[in-house]
Amino acid sequence: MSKFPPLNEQMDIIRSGVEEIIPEAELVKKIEKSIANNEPLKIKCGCDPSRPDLHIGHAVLLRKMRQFQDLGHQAILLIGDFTAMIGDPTGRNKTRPQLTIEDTKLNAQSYIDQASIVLDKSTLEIVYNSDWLSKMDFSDVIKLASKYTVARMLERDDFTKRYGGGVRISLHEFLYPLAQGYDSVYLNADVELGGTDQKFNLLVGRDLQKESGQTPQVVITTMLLEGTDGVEKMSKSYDNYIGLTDSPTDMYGRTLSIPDALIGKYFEYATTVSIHLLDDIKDDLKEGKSNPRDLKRQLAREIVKLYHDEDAAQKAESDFDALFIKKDIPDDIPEYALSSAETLVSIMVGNNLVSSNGDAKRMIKQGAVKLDDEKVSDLFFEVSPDSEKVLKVGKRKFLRITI
RNA sequence: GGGUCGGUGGCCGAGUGGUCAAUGGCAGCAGACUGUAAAUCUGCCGGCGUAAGCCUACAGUGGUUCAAAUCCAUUCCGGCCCA
Repeated sequence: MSKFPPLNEQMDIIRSGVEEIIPEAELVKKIEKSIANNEPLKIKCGCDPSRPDLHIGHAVLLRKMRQFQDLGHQAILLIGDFTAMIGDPTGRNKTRPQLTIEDTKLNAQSYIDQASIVLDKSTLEIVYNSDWLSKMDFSDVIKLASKYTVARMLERDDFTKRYGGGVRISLHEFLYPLAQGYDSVYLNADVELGGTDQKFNLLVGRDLQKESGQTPQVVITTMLLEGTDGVEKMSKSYDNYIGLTDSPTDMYGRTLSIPDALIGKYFEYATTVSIHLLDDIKDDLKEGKSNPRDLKRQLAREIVKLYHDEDAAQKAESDFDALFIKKDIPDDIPEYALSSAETLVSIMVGNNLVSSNGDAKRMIKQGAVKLDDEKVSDLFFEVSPDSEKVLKVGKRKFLRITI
């Protein structure tokens, strides 16, 4: 008797919410075999620990991984520490300093901690590609490089564009897909998960596995979730992300800021609402049955609930209402103990509410600074330590001045 | 190795001796408005200074000049073409 659910049941779950399964027929075969032999499939998912801030866009992938875990398969989280130490292959951040081994280790741990919010850590296998990649010598690398051609490398969208556009491509960037593909060979992966932007790299893994006489991995790609701006993909560098470790308040607020057009997509990919509820929501949106605001509030609650809990979601909503609809002061704001009279400008700079003296004065001139709800217009206003006051800079920055 | 074009503020990109802290766009911030941290409109958007002004900045260095992002030399980096 197999410990795995039947084929159809597995395929239904795996198919939901993914972009592509390449090729699906191979996956069916692998699952059939897994059931027959009572052996779990090895599901590989790589991560780049140079950017350890996970957001709900990553969670789409992680949740797919979790589904495999729940189906009884072996999830392998591959920490790309070796590649991270060398630098970023996309070349977008040319000047980014190379990470030290210590940084990478710390980041990796942080990544694992955050990923564990979604994944089942008890059965998760965690591997570091430095374990094998750092041991390869130059002849190993040559051997590996000989298995792929320049023309095929240039098929990668990113390379095509840069080559065509006259933007430099460093030679070592060609090694990245190879290294990643070699990881699959080393692990003898059955399936590799990745975002659609990883498709090329994942397919290289298949080719290299074939070369090595392995049954190639099945590639499963998931959609890249747009960020809260509705334009770019979600990413910390665009500051359009909802972080897995964000506070309930931030999660809620950031969710409310997404364009209405994204509501359905977020429900589908960023929450775990049931399929029939999802259909209802999509109908609502299409026919304009409910106010998008209400759906968005529901969405925000769902997301907070997923990473915190129901109470936190309710509280985030009421805090948000208080702050933006009633314009109250939130509960937990930073404090500053004032010991002697100090200029407002200096307090703002000292508490990082603004970036410089000039910035502080600019804020005052623009009428963005309020002390106890009274607009301050005097550039040299001095605060004396006589009573507790609340300083507000702009819409969202608060400081409680205590004595 | 040769030729050629280029390297400008967080990004893209104008500027080719003074009027340049440097047009414009994006991003960011603020104000108004809004169901919203969306959209839109307005303003701001290197640092210090109340200000006048000063300092730092147009890849690096050195030079020409009263004056350089702009001219010259040289170094470094990149694209393209040729070998």
